[in-house]
Amino acid sequence: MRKFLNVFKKCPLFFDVSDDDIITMLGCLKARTDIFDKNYTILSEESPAKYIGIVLSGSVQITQTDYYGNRSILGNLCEGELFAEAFACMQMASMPVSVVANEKSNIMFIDCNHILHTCQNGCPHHQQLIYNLMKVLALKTVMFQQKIEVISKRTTREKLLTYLTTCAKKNNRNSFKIPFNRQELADYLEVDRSGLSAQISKLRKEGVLECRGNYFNLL
Amino acid sequence: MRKFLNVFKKCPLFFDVSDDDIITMLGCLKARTDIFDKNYTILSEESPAKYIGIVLSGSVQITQTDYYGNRSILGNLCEGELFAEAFACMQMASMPVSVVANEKSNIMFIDCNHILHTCQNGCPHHQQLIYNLMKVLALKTVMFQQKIEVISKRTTREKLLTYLTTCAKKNNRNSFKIPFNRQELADYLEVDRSGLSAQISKLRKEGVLECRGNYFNLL
DNA sequence: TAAAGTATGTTGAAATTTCAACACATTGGA
DNA sequence: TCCAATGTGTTGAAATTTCAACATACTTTA
Repeated sequence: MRKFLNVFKKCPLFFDVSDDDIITMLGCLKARTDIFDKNYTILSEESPAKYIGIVLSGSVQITQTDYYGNRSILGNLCEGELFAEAFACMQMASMPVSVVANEKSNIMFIDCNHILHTCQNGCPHHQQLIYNLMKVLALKTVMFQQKIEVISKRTTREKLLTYLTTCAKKNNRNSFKIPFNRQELADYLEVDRSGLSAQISKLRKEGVLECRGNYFNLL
Repeated sequence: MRKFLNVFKKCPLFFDVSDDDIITMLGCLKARTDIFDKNYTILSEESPAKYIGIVLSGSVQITQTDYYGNRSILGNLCEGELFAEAFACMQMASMPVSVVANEKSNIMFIDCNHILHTCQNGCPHHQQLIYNLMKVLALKTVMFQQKIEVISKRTTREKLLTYLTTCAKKNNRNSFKIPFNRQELADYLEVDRSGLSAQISKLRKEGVLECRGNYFNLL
């Protein structure tokens, strides 16, 4: 287990827990690991959600298949990232997504109940673990809320301005860098890239903002 | 405190906790209550998030003011509902929203840290409380995720079909009732009501679905 | 350095949405 | 019973988006 310590250290679930405590706790938590080959389905839609997954090596893809059989990719997770944590906390009877190995991957599973119900051994950092898991969920909730606020706007222009002013607020200043290139920004705003570019040009001409690359300045 | 027991019983934070245990715990948690007059700002944007709020009587509005000073209403909360729980769990330095009393309202505040770090008294149901809070956050995460999946579609038609097929999946059958009237459905999908009505008619003519009121049947 | 690849901006046509206005049905009082 | 209020469906015009295709700048690497 120790060989993955560097991964645990960047996993938000183990934030502020010492190396030794991590190892001890993984025992208490009855964590188990598994290796999956490329394209293997780690968790399938419809299966009950019980375990939180952690990517120890490799990477996985979150996918979803709709009513008509069209598969869409919801995201990619790399080393240290968690999956299924919300579904596991809810004890959902059937997962709404599948998790598939992108490449040969080591995955760790922890029964969510073992995290939520503190063990008999009185692990000193069990509370921290609960605290961390709560933070992960809370952060996700807040991020989703912000995204909904942005993409619920009707036009590309409004979406863009809502996003940019949120950034300005966060940075406490009118000029800032965004963490996206144009295509990524379009994907985040859920709009067409070329239309987005056009709107940025227009806002620039109108004197509403300045922009060079991913650096923006609201006027 | 006992006079609000009927409210606590429908509050998800106290699910599966007995009346007596609720009262005992509220002491341990150092919960405090306050009365706010209509239009009073209970929590203001920019103030640090520390407490989870519970509406004991009356109702509150979640609002947000953008860069240009436009205020928008994000939601209404009634008796038994929680607010600011995600922000408090994250210990956000400044709230991204305000909470305003819609009418004269009794509000209870609980320091989030008191929930997350179990007390010395060994309250038997403290674990249940943590578990419940986690479920609240997890449920919200999942609901937001589903909403994003729906409204990230580009056209009204796609949004509607994505929503309806999700409902069908949940109900395990092709016919079901939705919890919205047309205007509410349009608000949820973030589209124009009349355009939504037009799309429903079109899908009906194409033989894709049947519908009477809020009852739908996918063909 | 040249070539290939990637990121971005521009454009016009087609598709779609929004918006406003109105028709019709249903509901709940007065 | 009648009236007002509410919910829903329809329509056409204006605004906006998407889509495809291409131009231009910047990067990477052979």
